[in-house]
Amino acid sequence: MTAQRRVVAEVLDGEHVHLTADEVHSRAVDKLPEISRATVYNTLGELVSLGEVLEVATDKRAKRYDPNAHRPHHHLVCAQCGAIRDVHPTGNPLADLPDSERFGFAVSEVEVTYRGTCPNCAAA
Amino acid sequence: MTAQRRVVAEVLDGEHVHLTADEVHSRAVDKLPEISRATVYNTLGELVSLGEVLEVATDKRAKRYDPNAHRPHHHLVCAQCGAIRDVHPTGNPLADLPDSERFGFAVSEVEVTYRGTCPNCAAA
DNA sequence: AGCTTGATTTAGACATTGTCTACTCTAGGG
DNA sequence: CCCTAGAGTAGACAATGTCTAAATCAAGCT
Repeated sequence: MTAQRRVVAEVLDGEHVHLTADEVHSRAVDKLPEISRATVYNTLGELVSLGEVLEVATDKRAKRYDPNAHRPHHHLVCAQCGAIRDVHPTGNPLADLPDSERFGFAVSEVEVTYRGTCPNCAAA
Repeated sequence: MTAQRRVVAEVLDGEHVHLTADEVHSRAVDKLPEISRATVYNTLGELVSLGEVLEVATDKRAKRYDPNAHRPHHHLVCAQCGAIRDVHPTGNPLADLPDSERFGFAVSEVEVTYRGTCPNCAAA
């Protein structure tokens, strides 16, 4: 555990939002000016492998990193401004996929993304 | 409807798979060598606006284009090789999101992505 | 303390994907 | 035949992510 990794972890802990790698980097630089982009990417990659952080691929260009990896949840995305909220739907989508629709895959995860318009964008 | 647009439409129709923009471009070039990348992107964008084609954001870097836009469906992705299959789960995930979890959003769509290992990768 | 070894970090080049701009081409109206 | 508007083109540019070579650091050994 080096200073750089601690800073990346702190950035993600402090804000429990959904940051892009670049945003993580900017905030890390505020705390440790000499940290490099490559290190941020490396560290994020390690955190993902360790299961501490989730990669979220909404349809935006950049992946986002979600530190709330231990509590399973899904996402609600504003189609206009890209705002993301964590949501906890009822039901178990894994159970909704019959064997006949699995094509021999060993299915291990489901990711559900709801899309819509957030109150802010609806008002504007 | 120009020659270029017809070619893009043909590429997507012929293969009802999930191509990246670059793959669409390569195949379009086979049929019409002078077609440019920009035109492919423009045409794909128009098809998406028209609702003829869906953009699919699995976690891979590139967006994929799914011509099967009229029959609602979701996707099953191999975490190793990236293979994609269309699937039709039972149940309605929209109904599984209670009002208390909508944060004032007007929710209009759900996208469900199952992840796992395909038979090919499991064998290897 | 000084050395060695290996992992970590860095800077920057590179790759991929997508967007934008300025120019060219073509078809149709006058 | 010329003009115009839209479509297409080439290539520059931008954003995101990956890789490499060199510098740095930490830890153990003598």
